[in-house]
This record gives sequence, structure tokens and C-alpha cells, in this order.
Amino acid sequence: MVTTATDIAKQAGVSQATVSRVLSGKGAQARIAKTTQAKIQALAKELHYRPSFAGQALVRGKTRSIGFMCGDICNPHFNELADLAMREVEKRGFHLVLAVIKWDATQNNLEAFDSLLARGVDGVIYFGADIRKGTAQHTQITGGKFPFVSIEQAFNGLPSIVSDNQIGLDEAVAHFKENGHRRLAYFGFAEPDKELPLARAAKRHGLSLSRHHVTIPLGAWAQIPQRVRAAAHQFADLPERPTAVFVSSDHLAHVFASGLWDKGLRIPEDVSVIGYDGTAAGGFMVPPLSSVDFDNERVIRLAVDTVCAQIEGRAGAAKKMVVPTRLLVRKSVVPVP
Amino acid sequence: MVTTATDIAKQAGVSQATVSRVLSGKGAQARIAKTTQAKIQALAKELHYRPSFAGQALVRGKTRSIGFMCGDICNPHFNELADLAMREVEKRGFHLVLAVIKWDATQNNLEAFDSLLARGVDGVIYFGADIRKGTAQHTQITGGKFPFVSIEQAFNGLPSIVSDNQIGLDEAVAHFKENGHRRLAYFGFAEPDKELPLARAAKRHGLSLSRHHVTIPLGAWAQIPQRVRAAAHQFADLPERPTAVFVSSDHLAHVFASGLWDKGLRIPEDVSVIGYDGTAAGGFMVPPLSSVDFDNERVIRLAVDTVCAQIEGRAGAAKKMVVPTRLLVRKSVVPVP
DNA sequence: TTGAAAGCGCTAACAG
DNA sequence: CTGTTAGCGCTTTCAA
Repeated sequence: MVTTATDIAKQAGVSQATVSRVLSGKGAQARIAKTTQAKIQALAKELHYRPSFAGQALVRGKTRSIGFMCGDICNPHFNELADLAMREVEKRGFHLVLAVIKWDATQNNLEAFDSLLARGVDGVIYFGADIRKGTAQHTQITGGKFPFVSIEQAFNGLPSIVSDNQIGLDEAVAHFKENGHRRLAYFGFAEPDKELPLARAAKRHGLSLSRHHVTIPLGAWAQIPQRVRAAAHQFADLPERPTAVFVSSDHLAHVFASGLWDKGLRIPEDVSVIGYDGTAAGGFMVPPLSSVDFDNERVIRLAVDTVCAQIEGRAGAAKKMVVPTRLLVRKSVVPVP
Repeated sequence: MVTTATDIAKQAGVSQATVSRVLSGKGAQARIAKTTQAKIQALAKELHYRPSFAGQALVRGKTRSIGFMCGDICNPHFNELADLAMREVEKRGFHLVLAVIKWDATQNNLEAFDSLLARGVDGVIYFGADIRKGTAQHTQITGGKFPFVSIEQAFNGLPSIVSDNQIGLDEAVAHFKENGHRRLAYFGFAEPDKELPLARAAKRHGLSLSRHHVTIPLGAWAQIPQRVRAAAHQFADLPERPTAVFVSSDHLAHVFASGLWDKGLRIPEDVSVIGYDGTAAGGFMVPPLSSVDFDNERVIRLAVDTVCAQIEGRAGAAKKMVVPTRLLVRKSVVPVP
């Protein structure tokens, strides 16, 4: 049914090894006769030859594929990242295998990681979901031998790429201030990486800061939207409602905006908002969402470079890379009335 | 470095075949001594044994993975579908390999398909992008032998799952009419599958219908957003602007809404809109977008069932399955002023 | 209850 | 310039 190199060898009257040499591009180097090459090439085309993935993987000990672990792929930040990763990885001759982290799992483990290893990936790019958890066991599994790079979350000793949120958040707060806002709020999951820099920035610029956390019980992952919406409703009903809100992700900002809308509030007329991630999707919100931009391109390029280097043995490289964030000004912040 | 079955066999003092039997769950059936089983299991755990993907794939002739081809993964319809497909496929013990169709390729070919085959998938679920093209060559490649199912686009003779747009579009038009709208517009790419049923429905309900096509030159895929936005601007400036618009996808509806906003127009106050796809993302638009729902769950379940059946030799099954669409009423249609 | 052996499709080292 | 040979890690007869 499926054509193998041996089939071609038989028909061409040469050895299977010769076929392999020609078809894997080593023909020139091995100085195979032009005529033989041509014959084999022709046969290969005619019989729709396609090297067996499993055969190659087995003998090479590599599948030439890289795993990408991330949260809910319906979150624009993750799908935009996955899209970039796919292109970047393919550019280097690898395949990308996606694995979505299952937060609704009963255990707090990352089955996705096991799934990727079972799938035979040569390395993994790990990008935790919105809510981060310790994953000691898997860090151990990797043990520093397996090509691995983590985005945003730094595992001890393993290469990681984290963003410097202070810069972007400073700009965000400054932007709010320039527009006359005095009462700032944080809206989102509990994320110290964002809340601490935000608090610092607020202090620096003399704005008050309140925090509005959305909490999701373990296993209730599916009801995130409802809970976020409910939290937005609560926010809308606040007596001394802040006029400026930093939402911890663009994805949440969508739901937040929708929740405000339910209550008859509008962005930016009633409340000015800045998101986080700088997604393209945010640019199509009504109004276009200003956001702290994560520099996806750079992060992904670094991540892919890092795993590839490890896979190909050219190790070394920095252990921890820091990428700056910056404010992306669109239309969701206006002067306070 | 990596533990193999042979390693375990050596340490356990048994043959590698026995290890394989135990570890692949055939221990009971092959009546291996309980003690032997226990010893092997223990060793496997201790040494972090993980069957080699390539080894298994080679001997089985199957990778137990299914390819999913679709358009831009940043389009909510596609990422919601991919997400479902992933879960559905994993439920059956397969992996999903994503391949995004590259419309910006110079050739009108689907490299994604080749990429999947190179990746050794056992079957393919094909879901064309917004703009569909003939892909004769690949239809030939599949030749009816390779497990394959197409969503929305019916290839000659191959299993396919298409939606019945007439139902949903009738409901959509009826909904517009109930709200007093008389002038209806189609906004989107040229898609006969949607435009024809829409025209029929409009006629039936006595509404006028104008068409506003967004055209993208081949290779200009990257500038879709700008072009859609520009088209929305043009629409906004129309002298006799329709009050009701059917947008060919929720994804486009986002951009359309954003384009109207640029011009100071609001949904639903100035124009009522119904999208297509019924994405969850549409539910977070401001205002929540009414949409013709595609019944993702059902389509994906059918698709996965169909490829799996082919892969596992239980062939047969219907050649062409039709899934009804229906209107999902949210908040983007209001009575005409 | 278990071992020996064959072979999946491919690459690469070693001979010519 | 090309053939032979030896595995890669696993499953699966066939024997014992």
C-alpha cells in the first residue's frame, strides 16, 4: 500500500541503502551516479514515496517535533502564541505538537506534559496557564536533561523567559494618570507577577489601588466565564467605583467588558481599561483595548531558539532571559469626566 | 539515558519480550507469573520507563495520531473547533496534530496536508479556511484509501460533514424581520454556501438584500484585518445603509464591529448584526453577538468518529452527513428605530 | 509461564 | 559509485 524505500530499490534494481542515500539528500555527497539518482527520484515521485516517520524517528532517536504546552487555546493570548510558535518551529524543520494544560484535572499535575513525552517530542516549550501552580514533580522529571524552556514561570535551574512587567505597568499607570485618573483597580486572578509591579507603579504615581480578585475553585475551570462576569457585575455595583482598571489579561478584559455592559456601563466612557498581553484580538474590541504588550514574537523566537539549541546539542545559552513589556495605546482609556 | 524495555529485561533477568507483554497490558492474557509482573512493573516505575513512540509506531504501522487541518487558529471558530477536536480525539486514545492552512503560500496547494502526512498521522480531518479553493491534487493523493473526512467542503466521494445553512439563515432573517428590519445586507467573503440560502430566505421574507464582499488578493492574507475594516468603513458611509447585516463569520463580525465603531456607529443602536459560527467568543462581544450556530460539538464528534472508524478498519459510515444550524439569539439585534 | 527470533522502515558505518 | 550489514525499540508469532 504505502511505498517504502525497499519497494523503490527493487524496482530500480539497486540496494535499499542507495535509495536512502539519494532520497535523504546525501546523493551528491556520496557521489551516486547521476543516472541512478534520476531513476530513483523518478520512481519515488511516481510511487508517491514518503519516508516513514516512525522509521526515521526510530533510527535517529529524534522525532523532530517540539511540544508546546499552554493554557486554554481559546484564549487569544495562547492561540496567537501557538500560531507564532508553529511558524517559528516549522521554519527550523520541526513540527509543533500542542498540548493544552488541563486545569480541570482532579490532580494538580500536568498530564499534558506526559502526553507530550508519550508523543515523543524532542523538547518542550512550557507556558503556564493563567493560574500558575508548582509542578515540582515535572521539574524533577525533566531533571535538566530534557530540552525544556519555560515562559513566564521560572523553574529552578531550567532556562526560562520572563517578562519585565514593571516597565509596561509603569507606563500603564502613567497613562491613566495623564488622563486624570486617581482611583485605580486591579481586576483578575491573583497574580503577584503583575500585582506587585502594579502596586509599585501606583505608589510611585500616587494613585490609590484596590484589588478585585476572581477566584476559581479547583476543578471549576469550566465556569470561569460566569465567575468573571459575576465579578465584573460586583465591580460595577461598587459605591466608590474606580475609574481606571488594569485587567490581568486581554482575555479577561473581554469578559470584564461584557460584564460591565450588562450593567449599563461602557468602556471608556464610564471606566477606562488597560489589559495585558497586547493581543491582536484586543484590537478588535469595541473600543480597541489598550494593553501591556508582551512582545510575543521575541518571546517565541527566544523560546524556540533555546529548545532547538538544546535538542541539537549546542547547549549553553542564558538561563534566564528577561523581555521588557511596554504599553500599547489604543482607545480604552480616556480622560476622567 | 532513556530507559528501554531491554534495560528492564536485563535488570529483571527476563527476556525483553516478557517485559513488552507485561508493560503493554497483555500480562494477564499471556498468563505471566504475578511475581514477574510485579517485578517488571516496579522496575518500569523506578526507571521511568516510557515506551518509545517511534518503536511502537514502527511496529504497529500506526502513530495513533490524527491531523486536524484548519484555517487561522486565531479565528475563534477554528480554535474552539481545534480545542474540541483535541478533547474528542484524546478520549479515543489518539493525539491531535494541528496544521494550519497557509493561504499566503505562493502556490495554491495545501502544504499543511503534506506536513501532516510527513508527521505520520493515521488520518486527517480537513476543515477549509474561510476562502475555499479546489484541491484536486490532494483529493487524488488521498485517493479514497487514506482515512479522511472533510468538514463543510464536500470532496467527491470522500466522507464529509456539511451544515445545512438554510435553517439557521431562515431563522436569522425571520429574526431581523420580527424586529422591523427591511433592508438586509450580506457582509463577508464570497461564500455561496451562505449567500444563496440567505438570498432565498430574504426573498421568502420579503426583505431586500445587498451584498458587500471583502476581496483578498492571493498572497495578501496578512492584510485581511485592514481590508475588512476598510470594507466596514465603506459600508458605514453608504447613503441608504441597510439596518440589518448578516456577517459571514463571527471572526469577521469582530472586525466589522470595530470598523463601524471607527465611524461612530454602534451595534445594535445603529445597525443590527447576526454573525455565523456561534462562537463562545461572540458571546463576549459588546454587545453579545447573535449568530447562526454551527453545532461544533456534533460536527467534531461526527468527524472524529468517521476518521477513527476508517483508521480502525470499521469502515462503512455515511458518505455525507448534514448537520442543521440554528439561530443563537443574543443581543446584537434590536427593533429598527 | 517464558524465551528466541523475526521484522517494521530507515540510517550509517564498513566494505568493496 | 554502490552493496552489505547492523541495529534503533517494539510487538508478535512460534517454540519450549
